Formats: sequence, C-alpha cells, structure tokens
Amino acid sequence: MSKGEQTREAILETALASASTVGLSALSIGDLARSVGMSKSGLFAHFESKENLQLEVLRSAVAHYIDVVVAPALRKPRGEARVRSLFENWFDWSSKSTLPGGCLFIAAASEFDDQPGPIREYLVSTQRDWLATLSQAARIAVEEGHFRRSLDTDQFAHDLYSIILAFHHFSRLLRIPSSRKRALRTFEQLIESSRA
Amino acid sequence: MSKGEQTREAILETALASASTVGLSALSIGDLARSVGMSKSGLFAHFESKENLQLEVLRSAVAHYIDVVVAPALRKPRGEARVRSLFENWFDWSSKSTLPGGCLFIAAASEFDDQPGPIREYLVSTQRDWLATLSQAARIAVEEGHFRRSLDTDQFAHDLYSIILAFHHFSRLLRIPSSRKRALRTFEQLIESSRA
DNA sequence: GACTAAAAAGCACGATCGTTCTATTGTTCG
DNA sequence: CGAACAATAGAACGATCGTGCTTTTTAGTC
Repeated sequence: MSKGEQTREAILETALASASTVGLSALSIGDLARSVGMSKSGLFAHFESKENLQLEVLRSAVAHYIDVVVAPALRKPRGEARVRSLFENWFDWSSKSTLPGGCLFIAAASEFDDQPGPIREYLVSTQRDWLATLSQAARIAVEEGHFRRSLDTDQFAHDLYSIILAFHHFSRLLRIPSSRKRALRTFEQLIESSRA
Repeated sequence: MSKGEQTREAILETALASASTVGLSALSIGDLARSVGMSKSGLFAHFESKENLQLEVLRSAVAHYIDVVVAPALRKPRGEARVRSLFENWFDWSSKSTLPGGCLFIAAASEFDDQPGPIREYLVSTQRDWLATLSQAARIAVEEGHFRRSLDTDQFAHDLYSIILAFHHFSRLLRIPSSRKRALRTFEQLIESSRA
C-alpha cells in the first residue's frame, strides 16, 4: 500500500468516527486535518471536494459493514442460523462498534432524507440492498423449512429493521439500559412468530 | 400581541420548517433572516444565542405537538380510543404535518444523541414525557378492560414508538409508498395482541 | 544516489458563520 | 402630540468554511 492510500485510509478512519458523532455534514476539513495531524490542503488533495469526502466516508463504512456484518453471516448455514447471525452482527455494529456515535447509516439517513444529491442516492441504494439481503435470508429460511411458508419476508425484513431503529433511538438518546434486553426480546418474539 | 412577539413567532415558524429539512444545527441566522426578510442582527436580538434559538424552535415544536397530537387525544374517552387517537395524531404529525422534513424530534434525536448540552437534555426530557404519556394511556386501557392485565405497558409504548420510527425511516429516506400501510397494519396487530 | 512523480504544505481567496456594538426606526402609551 | 422604550438595521469583528493555487518535501524507481 502506497503512502497516499495509507494516509487516505487514516483520514477516512478518523472521519468515520467523527461523522458518527457529529454527523456527516458537520464534518470539517480543517478539524479533520488537525485530528490526523496534517494540513488542510494536504488532506483536501485526497478528495476533490467535501461532498466526495462524505461519499468516501460512507463507502468506507459500507465496506467495513460488509466485512463485519454481512460476510460472516453468509458463512453461516442457510436458514434461521444465518438470519440470527445477520441480526446479531448488525446489533453489535449498531452498539459497540468502532463508531463512537452509533450506526452511521441511521444517522446519515435522517440527516439526508430531505437533501437530494449523490449522498442521498447512495444511502438509498445501500439501504435497498440491505433490506433485500435481509428479505432473502428470510426467504431461504422458509425454503429450509425453518420459517413458515406464509411468512411475508419483506415484512420480516421491515420488522427486523424496526427493532434496530428503536434500539438505536432509545439507547443512544435516552440511554435506557433496558433497550438492549427489549430489542433482543422483541427479536426472539419475531423469530418465534415466524417459525414453521 | 406586541410587534416583537409577532415577528418572533414568524421567525420560529420559518425556523421550524427549515430545521425539519436541513436539521437543527444547520440552521443559519443569516439564511433565516433572509427568509423572513429582516436583518441578521434584528433577528439575532430576539434570541441571545444560536443555541437559544434552537431551543426555542424545539419548544415551539413541542407546543405545537401538544396542540395537535396530545390534547385532542386526551379529550377522547379513556381506553383504547385514546390510545388509537394518540397514535393516529402522532402518525399524521410525522407524515403530513406542517413540517416539510418530517418529525423534527426524530431528526433532532439522532442529530444530538451524542452532543451533550441543553438541547440534548431538553430532547431527553420531552421524549421521556411522551413515552410516559403513551405508557399511561395503555395503563388506562388496561384499567378500562380493553387491554389484557398482563400487558407490559412500557413495552407497549416502546413498540408504538418502533412503528413510528420505522415508518419515518422508510417513508422519508426510501420513499417506499407501502410504508404507511405497513405501519398501520403493524399497529393493528399490536392492538390486537394487547386486547383483553 | 539521481530523477521523477506523488504527496503534503503553505498561502490566499471570497464567503459565511455567530456575535457585539451603535444608530435608527417604529410602536406604545400617557 | 411627544416622550419613553422596544424593535430593527447597519456595520464590523474574528473565526472558520471549502477550495484553488504554487512551492516544497517525500516516496518510489532505474
């Protein structure tokens, strides 16, 4: 890895942590440069614009997400086990991940849901992919006979998402300690009600 | 109402709409002044600081929320009817309310969940109040014999919130038209499973 | 080790930020 | 109507913003 890519990755890592707490649009190139210990212009040269920096931060988060959430789950056996793994990895990502400010995607979603442009578009496409992944995992669980045939797998994906959203909201804003247990309990109920 | 209060309310109204789309921290005093057609300093004089302006915007939103969501529901008969009314008014507020950018509280929650200070504190206290209101409405429904005695009313409030959060997320970011139906369906299921 | 290309720094730009001050206008009330 | 005061405007502040240059430093290659 060349020197350029090396610092570029270091920048993105710092930016990721910062964006998860203060938000993607509150990222400041000056602050970021100070954090990684280099000049504004030196940092800027790695990205042609701030918007591009934000996009790269998101892309980097997606790559990380695939590594720690999606890929390990796909190595689990088809069916309920894989669904469980997807949820658990996702859950861990949303809580004790390297991101100090919680899930960047959820934060970015409510930040950019009304701001048209490439960032919003990228968010939409990745969220669509993720929902499709969840839905397909549920469909496989139906095929494997773990879940009932009448299960609406899109609704299942939607319900899984609800659990994470609520957990994120309550644990991060209200710091309610029971959020975790509540989320896990709701998840078990959802699995139970989906069984064959 | 004096001239001062009059323009102050006009400012807050404009700020409310703006904050719901671009976020509370992206509120700019200069932009705001241009929108309402007055000078920066003239506008600034109404609030001692930007943080105070943000707080006043939130307070104004809470007042509006109580008017159109909470108060009408409290006039409904105790029990399931009131719970339904709370949810429906809340639902309308989150979708077709005067706020063009969706529910300001949800947006502000994920914006400030990692930023300590009076804004976060205010958000936390109002959200706590709202959860308590939901929980109490459910408790009354239990007393009235509409809901089963074994119902965990805190969990009920939590589940109600999940529905709104998911609806907000999917309808605003992904613009999925079925979000509305899905939310309403989930709500009916929740009511059904809570019945005596 | 010299040459070349990549990476970083330095500097400056116009714009906007929140905020403070003073001056001017407008409203309110005796 | 005029006095007292509230409301607004105007101008300026230091700071920071994203971005474009030009120059210097550093890394990679023969």
